[in-house]
Amino acid sequence: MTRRLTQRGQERRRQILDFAIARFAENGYHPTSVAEIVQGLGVGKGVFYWYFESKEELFLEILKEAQLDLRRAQRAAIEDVTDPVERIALGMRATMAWSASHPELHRLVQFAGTQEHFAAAMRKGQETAVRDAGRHVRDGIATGQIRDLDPEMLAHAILGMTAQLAREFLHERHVSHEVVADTAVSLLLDGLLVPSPTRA
Amino acid sequence: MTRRLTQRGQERRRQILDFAIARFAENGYHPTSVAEIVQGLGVGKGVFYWYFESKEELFLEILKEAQLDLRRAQRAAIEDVTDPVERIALGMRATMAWSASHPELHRLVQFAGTQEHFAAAMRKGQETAVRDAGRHVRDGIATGQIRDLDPEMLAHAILGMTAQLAREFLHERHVSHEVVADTAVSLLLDGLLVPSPTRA
Amino acid sequence: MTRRLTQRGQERRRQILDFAIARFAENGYHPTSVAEIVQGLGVGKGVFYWYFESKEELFLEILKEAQLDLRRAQRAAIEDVTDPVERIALGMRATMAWSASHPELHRLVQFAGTQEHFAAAMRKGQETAVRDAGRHVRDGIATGQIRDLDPEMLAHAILGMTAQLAREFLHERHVSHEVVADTAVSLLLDGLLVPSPTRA
Amino acid sequence: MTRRLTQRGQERRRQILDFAIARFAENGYHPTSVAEIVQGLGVGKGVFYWYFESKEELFLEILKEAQLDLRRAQRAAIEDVTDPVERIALGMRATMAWSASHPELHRLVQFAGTQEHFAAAMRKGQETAVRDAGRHVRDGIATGQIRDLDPEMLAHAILGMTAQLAREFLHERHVSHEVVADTAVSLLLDGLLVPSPTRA
DNA sequence: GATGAATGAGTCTTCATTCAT
DNA sequence: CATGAATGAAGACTCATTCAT
Repeated sequence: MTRRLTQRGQERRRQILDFAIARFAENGYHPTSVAEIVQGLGVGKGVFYWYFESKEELFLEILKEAQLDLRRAQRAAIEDVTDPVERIALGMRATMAWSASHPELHRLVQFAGTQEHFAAAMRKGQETAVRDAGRHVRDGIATGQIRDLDPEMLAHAILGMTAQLAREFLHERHVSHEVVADTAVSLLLDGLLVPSPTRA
Repeated sequence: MTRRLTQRGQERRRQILDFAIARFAENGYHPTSVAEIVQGLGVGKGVFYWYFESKEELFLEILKEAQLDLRRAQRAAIEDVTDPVERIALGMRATMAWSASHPELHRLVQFAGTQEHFAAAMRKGQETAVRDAGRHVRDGIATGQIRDLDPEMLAHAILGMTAQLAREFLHERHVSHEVVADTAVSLLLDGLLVPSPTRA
Repeated sequence: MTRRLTQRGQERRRQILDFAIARFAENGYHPTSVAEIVQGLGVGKGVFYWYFESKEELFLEILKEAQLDLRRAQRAAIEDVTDPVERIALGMRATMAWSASHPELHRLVQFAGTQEHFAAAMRKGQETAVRDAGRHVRDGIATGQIRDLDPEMLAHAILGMTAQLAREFLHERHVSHEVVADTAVSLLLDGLLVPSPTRA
Repeated sequence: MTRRLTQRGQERRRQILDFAIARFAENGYHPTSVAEIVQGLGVGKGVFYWYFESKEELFLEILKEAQLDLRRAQRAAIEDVTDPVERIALGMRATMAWSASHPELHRLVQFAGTQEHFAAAMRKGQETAVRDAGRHVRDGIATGQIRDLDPEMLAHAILGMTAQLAREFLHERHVSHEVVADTAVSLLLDGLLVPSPTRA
């Protein structure tokens, strides 16, 4: 593949990508057929296979793009900040914001995560995300701001909580992402409990 | 359906259920064919349809059973305890333990959650789980032990974090569920941050 | 087959026959499954195959019985009459009456007539019916009462018209069989046209 | 459906239609499988579903086409004639001629008439036929040529007799359609009986 | 006589992919 | 670049029939 595409070609490719994202997110990857996609676009089957080697490649492409785009958003959010705790908070907020504006991609990534078959494709992106978060955690531990727990476990906890809240409150209940992020950050940083003098 | 089954019939049914759980978890729901299941069991195709109306019904049955079983485990874990915070912690530990001993079911439930098509079937179980957790949170707020944040959001946060840590550390890295639970509970209750005198 | 049956066995057999007639007539022969029949009767599959060798044999049995029964009704209707024209009229009336009280059988016979596969089974009954009618026609021609046209063709015309009117007016519109028979007989005997002096 | 078809596509579609008509007529609708059709045509199974949504849709298409074609033949036959009795006679002759040249379609229409399942599809065509015939009957009654019996019943009688004679003499015994039509028309118009002076 | 269980060939249909034009 | 057509393996499901108990 990796065809050189004309301007128009690139637009076509994008069209397919976008339509497929919508269908995959709504119906699921397997239940959505290539026929459905090209029909929805009003083009022949040939078009699809001109731009993508297979249905799977298309999906993988979507996944890669999504992970990349999210990461871009996260990096942009924290680039001017050095405090590790701030970075974690900003990362979470950026994730929430991105997730709010890309509900379909959020869903597709979640789905891919449950399928052994797409695990390999997800791995790299996931690891990057964990590494990013893990780094900040470690930095925070080093500066004494963050409790000395397993950094990787903490990184996963951050990611998992964020994703779950995004799915439920952003996509199911349409709560504003700022509000959800506020609670998530607050909970994550300070925990469930009311700080008691004796415990401190 | 709802056939009257003999002893032998009930065993067969269980066999199918168990084998299907394994295949669905490993290969995914859609990629696993009914043919594959009956072949793996060494029986004729008709057997499958003697016990289940369709592949989908079988899957729904699995889901229902899983949610029920998890809930049973959670209730058993907290029945002798009244302190809400303790209950939350015990519930998380029970979830981790259950998840550790039913990795396939954990995965299938996660998958179903990403598919619009199975949403309805999941809803009830999910809501029950959230309601259970939410109740404890509210109780904790009432007793002044838990911070006054949106109880439902907190409930989802607990669930999401637990599920994510279970998936990653229990199933991918085979860390003992007690260890994972310890960190999860600690993080959830007290947060990421080191309590500072000024903050308290 | 041809099993010796106990009293109870005969009742069972009848039950199956009657239920099958109803299902075949409503749904069609092919779309009705043996499972549907035994289920509707609340018995096991074994019962069916105890009384009938196959689904086809059952259907053939129904057909044979129906043709026999209709013929019996026709013979009874004309036994005291010798005039051939009278006999034709009475035969038609008997057919209408029988058809009115056995709508399902009427339908099944019609269906079997369109299927090459059941042609052989129908043939004998059909031929008997045609022979009966043909005989009366020939007698009528001999006595000078009936016009000298091809007797066999006339016989078929009588049968076809009767069957069509039975289906449409008896079964679809629920007109009384006496009324339909009156018109049919009158039309058949005297034709569509108003007799004109010049034509006679 | 309703695909845009190329010249070649239209030919394929016709091929399938024609082959299916032959198989359905010989073997029956249900016993004829889609596999049998595509195999007989030497094409892949997908071809069938490229042109038809389902086996049923194909059959319905055949039925519709047949009814339309017969009606066209009838209208063409009577277009230059105004006398209602003439029209009835010509309509019967046209039906016989059409039936003689489309024996398979005749059989399929007969079959469909016996199946509740296809009743809806047949209804419209049947009603049209009855309405056409009924109109001529009514006209004939108005002009005093036709006896004053229930017009609709007469219409059905005409249709039923014609169909039955067509099936038996055209298709089973291969009598020429002109001869059969002669007898049918004569019988229908003047009846079975020799006109007697006393009756007139 | 009767039941639940099992068989497995066969049914309709789908779908990713290829290809001639 | 793009289309309509074609492929055929594979999928879910059905069903007449048989059989152990």
